[in-house]
Amino acid sequence: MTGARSGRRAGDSGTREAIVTAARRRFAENGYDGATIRGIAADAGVDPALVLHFHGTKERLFAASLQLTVVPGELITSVLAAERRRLGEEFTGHLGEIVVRSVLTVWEKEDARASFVGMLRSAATNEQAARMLREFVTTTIMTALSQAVGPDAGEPDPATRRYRASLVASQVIGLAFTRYVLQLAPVTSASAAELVAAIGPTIQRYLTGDLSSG
Amino acid sequence: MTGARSGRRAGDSGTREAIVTAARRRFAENGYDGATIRGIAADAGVDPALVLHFHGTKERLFAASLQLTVVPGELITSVLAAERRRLGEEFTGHLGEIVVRSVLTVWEKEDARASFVGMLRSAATNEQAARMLREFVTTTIMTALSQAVGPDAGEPDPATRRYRASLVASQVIGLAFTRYVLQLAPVTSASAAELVAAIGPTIQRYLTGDLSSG
DNA sequence: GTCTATAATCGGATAGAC
DNA sequence: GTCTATCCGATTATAGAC
Repeated sequence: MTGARSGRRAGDSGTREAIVTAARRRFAENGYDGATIRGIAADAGVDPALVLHFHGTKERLFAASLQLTVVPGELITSVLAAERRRLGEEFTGHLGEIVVRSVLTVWEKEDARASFVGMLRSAATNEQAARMLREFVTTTIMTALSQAVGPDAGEPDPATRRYRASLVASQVIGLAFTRYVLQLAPVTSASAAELVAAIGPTIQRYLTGDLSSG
Repeated sequence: MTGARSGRRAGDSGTREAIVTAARRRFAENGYDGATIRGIAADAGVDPALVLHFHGTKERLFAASLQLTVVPGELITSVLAAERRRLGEEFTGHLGEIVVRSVLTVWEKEDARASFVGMLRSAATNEQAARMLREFVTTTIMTALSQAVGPDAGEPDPATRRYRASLVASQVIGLAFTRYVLQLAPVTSASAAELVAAIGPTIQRYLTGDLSSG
C-alpha cells in the first residue's frame, strides 16, 4: 500500500552480463553465423528464450557484445597521446613500434581480443559484420593516424593518407588473423616484444616512408 | 553380345565440372559452413542429390574444389625459379617484390583466387579448414622460401627461418583478407604495381632483413 | 524474470524409382 | 546419370503460462 516499489529491482543480478560475456566468447570462437543463441544460453547457464527476451534479436546481441570494442579505439588514441608526450621529438620515428605494441597490449585483454577476433571471424562470411569491421578499422586507424602524425607533419594528401592507413590495416589484420584465428605456429608463439621489433618498422614505413620504391 | 561397352561413357558431359566450379565459387563467397549443397546445385543447374551422388560428402566436395590450389604452389615456385635465372645476382635483393607480384598475379586468375579466398573464409570459422590453410601456407611459403633464398644464402637457422616465413604469411594473408574479403577501399582499388612497390619491401625485410630493430 | 511449447525454415544425407 | 521423396537434426524467433 505504500508508494515504495515492490518486486524485483530493475538492476538485474548478473545474468544479463553473463549473457553478454558468453555471447562475446561464442562470437569470437565461431563468428556471427556459427554462434547460436542456444550455445550462448548454455554458456551463460540460462534459457535460450531469455537471451532474446533481453536483447530482442541475434543482431542486437552481437552489437551489444561488441560495445566494448569502442573502448580500444579510444584506448589506442590515449596510448598514442601518452607516448607522444613521453617521447617528444622522437615520437614520430617510433610510431610503428608504438602502434604494434598498442594493439598487442589491447589484445592481451581477453574481452577486447574476443571482440576483435569475433569481428574478424564474422566479417569473413557476413557482409553486415564486414561493414562494421570496415568502419571500425577506418575510424580507429584513421583517427589514431591523424592524432599520431598530426595534421601538420606527415602526409597532407588525404588520398595517400587513406592508402597508408589501409596498408597498416592489412598488416595489423593479417597479424591478428594469423596469430589468433589461424594460429600459425611461430607468429602465435612469438612474444609481443619480438613482434614489435619485427613488424614495427613495417608499420613505420607504411605511415611515413616512401611507398613508391624499395 | 559383342565385347564392346554399352551405355553412357564414363567421361561425363560437363556437369561434373560445372558442379566443382559452382562449389568453388560458393565456398569462396560464403565459406565452408555458409555454402550449401542446395545453393551449389542451383548454381550448377543440377539436382542437389546429384552433387552428393558425385562427391559423396560436403567435405570431399570442398577438397575437390580446392584441388586447383595445388597448382599456385608450384606456379609460385616456378615463377621464382624463372626470376632467379633472369635477375641472377640481383635476384635476392628483389625477392620481396617478386613474391608480392607473384601472389597478385596468381590471384588475378579467378579460379585460383576463389580457391584461396574460400580457404580464408572457411578457415575463419572451421577448424578443419584452418588446418588445411595452415598446411597450405607453410608448405607453399616454406618451399618457395627455400628455393628462393637458397639453402646456402640467407638464414641458416631453421627456427628463425620459420619465423620469417610466418611473418611473410601474416602480411600476405592480411593483404588477401583486406583486398578480397573485407574489401577495404584503397587496398581493394590499388593496382598490382602500387601494391608491389608498397608491400614488396616489407616482405623483403621479413625474408632477409634485420628483425631485431628498426 | 523465467521457462515451455511450438512455429517456420533450412541444413546434409539417404533410398530408390526411372 | 538424374531426380523425387523424405528422414532427421538444428536454427531463430514468437506466444504465452507461471
